[in-house]
Amino acid sequence: MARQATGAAQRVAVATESLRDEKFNARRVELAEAALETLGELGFARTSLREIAQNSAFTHGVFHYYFSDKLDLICCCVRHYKAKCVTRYDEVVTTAQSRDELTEGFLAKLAATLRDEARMHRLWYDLRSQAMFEPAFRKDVLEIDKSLEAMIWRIATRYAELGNKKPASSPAALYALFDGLFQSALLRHLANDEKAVPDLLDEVRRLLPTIC
Amino acid sequence: MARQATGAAQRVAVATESLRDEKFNARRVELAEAALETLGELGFARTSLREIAQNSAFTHGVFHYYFSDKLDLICCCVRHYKAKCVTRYDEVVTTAQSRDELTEGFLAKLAATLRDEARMHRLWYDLRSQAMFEPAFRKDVLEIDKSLEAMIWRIATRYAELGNKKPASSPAALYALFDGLFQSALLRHLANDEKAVPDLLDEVRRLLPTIC
DNA sequence: AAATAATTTGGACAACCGTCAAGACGGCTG
DNA sequence: CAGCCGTCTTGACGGTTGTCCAAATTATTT
Repeated sequence: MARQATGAAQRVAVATESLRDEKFNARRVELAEAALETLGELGFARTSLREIAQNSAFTHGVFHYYFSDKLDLICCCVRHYKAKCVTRYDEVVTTAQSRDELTEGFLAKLAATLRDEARMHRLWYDLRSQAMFEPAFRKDVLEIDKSLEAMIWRIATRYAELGNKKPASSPAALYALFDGLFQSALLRHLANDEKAVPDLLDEVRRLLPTIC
Repeated sequence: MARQATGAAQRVAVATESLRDEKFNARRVELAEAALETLGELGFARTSLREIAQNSAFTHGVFHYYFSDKLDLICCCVRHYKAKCVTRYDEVVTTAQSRDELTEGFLAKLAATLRDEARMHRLWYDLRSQAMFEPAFRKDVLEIDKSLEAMIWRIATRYAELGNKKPASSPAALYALFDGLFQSALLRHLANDEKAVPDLLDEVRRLLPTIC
């Protein structure tokens, strides 16, 4: 009976603790999202905790309460960014019924995200470069890279499937190609090159049939 | 006569001034090279002028004497890096007499630079990302990117030529592909992934014939 | 309602940053 | 030799950084 009682008490304790954890983590994500705003604007090198706090509804002390470290905060940001980013093309992939439909849906999303979320994308490239210097970033960055590779691969295999073919290259090469093109287009777009987006679309449109 | 005298004097003045300029610029390059050491070690975000000076034979004042600005210094570093980097494969391209020879020569250089000059390469990716935030970097970075694209294109056209073919894709796409592969391999290599280099070589070896 | 715990605040701290300027050094010219 | 000029050193400056902490506030439990 005593055992049962402590068992119940433990269960309650565990439940409240996990609830607390959940709330704690929700707050962390909230703060990370606010931090992403400033990080996307200034980049990793120029962003300080105080700047993040000033551009948000929080004080700089809160960030230190929820994150042990500046790196801890940014790692959380990266991880949260991943979750939103990786599913971008999934709807297009599952609903498209023809090669053309998939192509146009993919290109539309590609152009939209390049234009509208340029700041988030440049932050991703910034942090991926930082991972080459800062070991603390590497695990998360490599994981996200894998996820993005899988994302591109889903598009490619679906595209091939709709033409009764198979992709002609490896997932790694295909991701490298698209990532390289996107990175270059992003830089040009940020440098106010009007042709950056259309050039990217042309290139991808030409490339897709040759690869699958 | 007076005009001749002043003409001669001017010529001398111009000569000494250009000599001074040359010497001044040589010193700038010397300092930039020293700065590259620390930049390659720490990355842009964590590198300060004082740190650069401490890891070199110079005092931090000299850098301010030769460069108007921190950005000015780093721009000079980038430009100097470019000159050394762009000619890496030229010898292989001009001397190779067969596809195999070109392939092996290219792969050997690729593997060597990935291993031996990893710090310079990660700095390049760092600064290219910085260019997405800092307009002052953009001109130089875009210019270097163009040079690198041309470098890859020289390899591809020579490779195609040796097989009496023509490259099957655009210079931009080809550069994006190789750059993406190299960047990914670099990150894995820096994360102590033993298979990073051989995987890259395998991938490139497989890719070359399908592209040209 | 009282007490305990969790959260938030805002200021203090030392360390560091980029920049600058006053002066020292050494070679060259007049 | 005196004076100038380019080069370099050194230390100081205001401002910013990450971090920490004691107190205030809010939420939760007893």
